[in-house]
Amino acid sequence: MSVTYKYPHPAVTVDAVVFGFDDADLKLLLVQRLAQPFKGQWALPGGFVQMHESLDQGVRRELAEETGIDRLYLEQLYTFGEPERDPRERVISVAYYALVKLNAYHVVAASDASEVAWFAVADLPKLAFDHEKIVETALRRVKAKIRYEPIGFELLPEKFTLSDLQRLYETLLEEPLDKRNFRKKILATDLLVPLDEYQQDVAHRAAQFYRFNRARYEQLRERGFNFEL
Amino acid sequence: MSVTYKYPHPAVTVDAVVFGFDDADLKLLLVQRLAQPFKGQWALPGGFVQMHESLDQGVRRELAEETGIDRLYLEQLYTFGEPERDPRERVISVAYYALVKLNAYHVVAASDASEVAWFAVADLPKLAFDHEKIVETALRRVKAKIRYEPIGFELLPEKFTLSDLQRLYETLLEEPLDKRNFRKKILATDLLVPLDEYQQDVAHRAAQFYRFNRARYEQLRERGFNFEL
DNA sequence: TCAAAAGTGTTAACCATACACCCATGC
DNA sequence: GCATGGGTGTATGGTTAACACTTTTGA
Repeated sequence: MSVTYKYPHPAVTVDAVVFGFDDADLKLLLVQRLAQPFKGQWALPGGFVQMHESLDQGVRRELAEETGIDRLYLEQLYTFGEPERDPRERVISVAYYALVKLNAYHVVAASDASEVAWFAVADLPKLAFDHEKIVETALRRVKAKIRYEPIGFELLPEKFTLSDLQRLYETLLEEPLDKRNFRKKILATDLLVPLDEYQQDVAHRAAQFYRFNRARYEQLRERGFNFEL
Repeated sequence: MSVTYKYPHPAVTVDAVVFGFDDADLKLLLVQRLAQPFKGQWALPGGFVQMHESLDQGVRRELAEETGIDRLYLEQLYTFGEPERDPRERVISVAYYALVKLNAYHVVAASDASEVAWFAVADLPKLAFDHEKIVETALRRVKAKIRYEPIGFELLPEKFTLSDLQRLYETLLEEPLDKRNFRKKILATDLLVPLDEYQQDVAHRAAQFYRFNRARYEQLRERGFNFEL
């Protein structure tokens, strides 16, 4: 590598706040640190950006390596660069948040042998570095964004009931929603496709399944449509 | 500097997209490059992050050094990290956008002797590096954000007329607004304080001046109020 | 037959939009 | 006195919010 700039360079990492949803709780994916500093503590999955890869590629690579997750909704969140955030040297972290369909990853493969686990967001362990601050920022972003972009579907299985969706919104918005108004509003967007499938073996009337029509959303968005719950 | 991590480090810069507004146009502050690469071309003000300063401190320092600007609304925008965005070595740029009261900086002091100038956003020169992409991202952010946060006031003088404000919104939203509805809506927020001051020497009825009540905004926001134009 | 969640419409209050004329001032 | 932009109110249609009962199913 040729160094043409005269300034010392900080280290740069990418870290990911990975959210999942399991019918009741918003969950967060954490890995246990194998090395100092903060050895043994839980932290966000992530690592150093390599010189040949973009930031996005870096997060995806780290997530695949550390957690086995490879299909997800990913968006850059914020870059954290306080001089003392890593005790060893100057480390700037480009943080991302991701939304995954939790049911697709019930078993997390920890290919490099470190522990990986899902935690309820409401009950997180103490985190390494300034990762608590990063998680807070991500939570704020997701809670705001779910109001005006249909990103909630990234957290649900392909097929879901309207009650599943409502529970998700109620959890993220932290407020109860009226069932009739919620259904009216969400169906009026024309973004949900009712399927000819119903719940099985439930001790009450079986709910119909729906799927999110992404193509339709892209189409409507080009015509100036704005999703809003 | 002790390097405890085993990976090569990219260079990290901070760059700022500085917007101003001058009664008719949204303007952008650019500096002319003194060195290769892109010598002589216009570029965003910015530079290398120093090891002891935070990213925010870095942008503020660079802006003060290159343009003399020291009071501004500043927010982190996005981090650009494509491997080939700088022809010399790997450079990751943490971009910020800033809003300034243009009237306060009619004369830009270029303390380190490079050229500094305001350009209408609608008529920008060719920019160095991937700075055009950064500007686009900033424009999208500002145009979206002005709808749901009272950031427009950062671009106006302390005292402004309702017509000034309306012109600003019309420019940024790229659509004409109804005068009566605009006034009703903006006054209803209770965020503007009418002053006992009127325009002087205008060839028509003198408009009243207003100022933005920031304290009131903070107060209302804590009670769950959301600004929306 | 009971418990549990699914599904379904109407009304009233509120909010957003459309729209046109008189006023004050300097030239 | 004319050109210029400042300032003001109302009516209508559309949108949102509040609200309760019947249906289906398994245990």
